[in-house]
Amino acid sequence: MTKYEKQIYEIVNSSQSHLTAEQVFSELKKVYPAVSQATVYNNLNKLYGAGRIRRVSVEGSPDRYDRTVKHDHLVCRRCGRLTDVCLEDLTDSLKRQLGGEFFSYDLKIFYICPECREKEAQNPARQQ
Amino acid sequence: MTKYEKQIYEIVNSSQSHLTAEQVFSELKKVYPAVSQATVYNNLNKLYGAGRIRRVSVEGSPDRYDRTVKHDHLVCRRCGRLTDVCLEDLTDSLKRQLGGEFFSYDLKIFYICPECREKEAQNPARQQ
DNA sequence: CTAAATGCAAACTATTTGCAACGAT
DNA sequence: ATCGTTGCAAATAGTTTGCATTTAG
Repeated sequence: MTKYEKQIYEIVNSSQSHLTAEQVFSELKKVYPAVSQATVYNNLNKLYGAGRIRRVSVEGSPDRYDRTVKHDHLVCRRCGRLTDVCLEDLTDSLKRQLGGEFFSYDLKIFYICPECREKEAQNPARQQ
Repeated sequence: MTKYEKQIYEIVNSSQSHLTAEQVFSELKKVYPAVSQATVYNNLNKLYGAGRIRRVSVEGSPDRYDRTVKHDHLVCRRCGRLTDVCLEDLTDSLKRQLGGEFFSYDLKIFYICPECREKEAQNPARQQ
């Protein structure tokens, strides 16, 4: 566990906001200004592979890295913004249904965020 | 609704296998050999924006397009392979918990697929 | 001393964009 | 005639890779 790996782990796990690799890079540079992008990607992959951080893929935007504490995500179908939400845990129910073990699950709920709903109300064009 | 849009819709909705844009392109070329990639991306985006097809983002691999019929996905954490699975519908429960409407949800379950489990059993290196 | 981690830049992959040409109202 | 759609190629974004160098045990 190198200083970079440790620091990246800290950054991801102490953030509330599912950071992109780019954002992790910025944060890390505050502590180690000489660090390079590749190191960030290497370590994010390593941490993810080891199950120590979460990776969330959202269509249309870069992958995000998140603490492993259980929580779910609301995704705005217009602007792509991610919001944390805490819902009933499905682990037991899923295990029962699948009849087997699994690592983790990822639940995303697509909606329209208040800001975008507002905008659409004002400008009723662009509707589907 | 152009002939391309229609055909792309057909391809995605009649496939069982969450195709990548690349795969949709190949399929479409069988019918319209002169079509270009950009057209495929344009139309996939359009169909997705209209809610007529699903888009599934999987970390590490290109986005996949899927029929809208309700189903969930198992994702292998080693090889990334996607497998369809049909689980209890969460819509009502989620609506209740969120206290509001939403478009759709996407549930991914991370596991290790039988092939990868097999491989790991044979070669117990590479474990986390 | 050795193996693993890093920095850099180039490579790569997936996707989007700009723009001219086309095609269907 | 007009406006949306297409094809092409170039651009972009995100991420990975190769390799020489550094670092840590």
